[in-house]
Amino acid sequence: MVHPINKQSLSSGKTTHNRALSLIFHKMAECYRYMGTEERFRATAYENVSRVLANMKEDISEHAGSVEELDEIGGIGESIAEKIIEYLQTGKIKTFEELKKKLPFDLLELMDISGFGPSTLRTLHEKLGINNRDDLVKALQENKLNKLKGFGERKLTNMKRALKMEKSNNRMPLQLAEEEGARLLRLIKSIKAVEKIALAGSLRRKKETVGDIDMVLVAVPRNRKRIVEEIIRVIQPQKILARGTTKLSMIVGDRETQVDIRLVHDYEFGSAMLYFTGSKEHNIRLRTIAKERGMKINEYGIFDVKTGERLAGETEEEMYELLGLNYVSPEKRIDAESVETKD
DNA sequence: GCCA
DNA sequence: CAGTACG
DNA sequence: TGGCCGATACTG
Repeated sequence: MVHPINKQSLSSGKTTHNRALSLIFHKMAECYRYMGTEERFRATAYENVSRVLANMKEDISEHAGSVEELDEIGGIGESIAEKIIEYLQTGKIKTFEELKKKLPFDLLELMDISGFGPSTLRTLHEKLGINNRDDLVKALQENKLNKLKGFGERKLTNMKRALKMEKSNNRMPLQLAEEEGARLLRLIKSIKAVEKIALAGSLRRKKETVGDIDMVLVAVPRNRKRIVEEIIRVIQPQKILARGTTKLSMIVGDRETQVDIRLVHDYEFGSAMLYFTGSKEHNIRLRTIAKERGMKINEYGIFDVKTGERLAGETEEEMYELLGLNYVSPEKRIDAESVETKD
């Protein structure tokens, strides 16, 4: 999970408390995730508040007159409200300080890296005594991970690559991503059985920086295996992270850009674009609303929970419509609040 | 952890 | 199957 | 008090 603080929040000078607290709650979320699955919802709650603070325009201190006042903010409840006030008054959060003491705290930052989840980190710590990034780099060089079960060749390769890339954080400026996206589109369109292909993800949302390039490709199932092979042939990725018949994930070019491609039916194009365009928070909000209405959304469509009947999915517009929501343009699909019901 |  | 990742 | 996004997809 990547910490949600972005350039926007970094550039505003008023929100120093928000930034600091957002980071602390993100770290606390990592602590709870590390502690095991029974704490995973607590972890999610902290992660949500971290994101709320990162996206907030005004400084949180403007709302911190009382626990009740903070409680009114979505995602913030009594417990976290108290911690916010504690931080504003003392500069620290006791619970956080205690978590730091009892966990291998330096190790937890690795959770920001793709391939390192709670279970992986616990194994590294408990079986190999790894306490931080340097320990891990050394252990990898000395091939100490090979004996561990669940650490196959592919996982180790991906871990090494992710460790290397994490140093040179390589989000691209939007324009560069657009050029690269166009280049990839051109190459893939040259493949005969590809019926349609489009850019999705943060590139489609026109986010100021883009971390990876996401695409939705339309093709009938019997062509997909061959299409995946063809894509690999024309793109010549440096690495393939995962390949199945509905999904291809790879690292492309000198900049080591991650490219994710999802293969779907033509009638699933809308739902696949909706899913793959995100943002994650927007998707979760839509899926929650659907659930409240007795429906459920995935990348293949909207379904009636009871009958399983497929209700929509060909276009994004019909999906928002069916949910009773105003259509949201990709650029505005930023967070849960960007979803609004029709009047 | 938060929320209905 | 559990773990991890994707939006 | 109980649910928390997904009948996700891929790897080991």
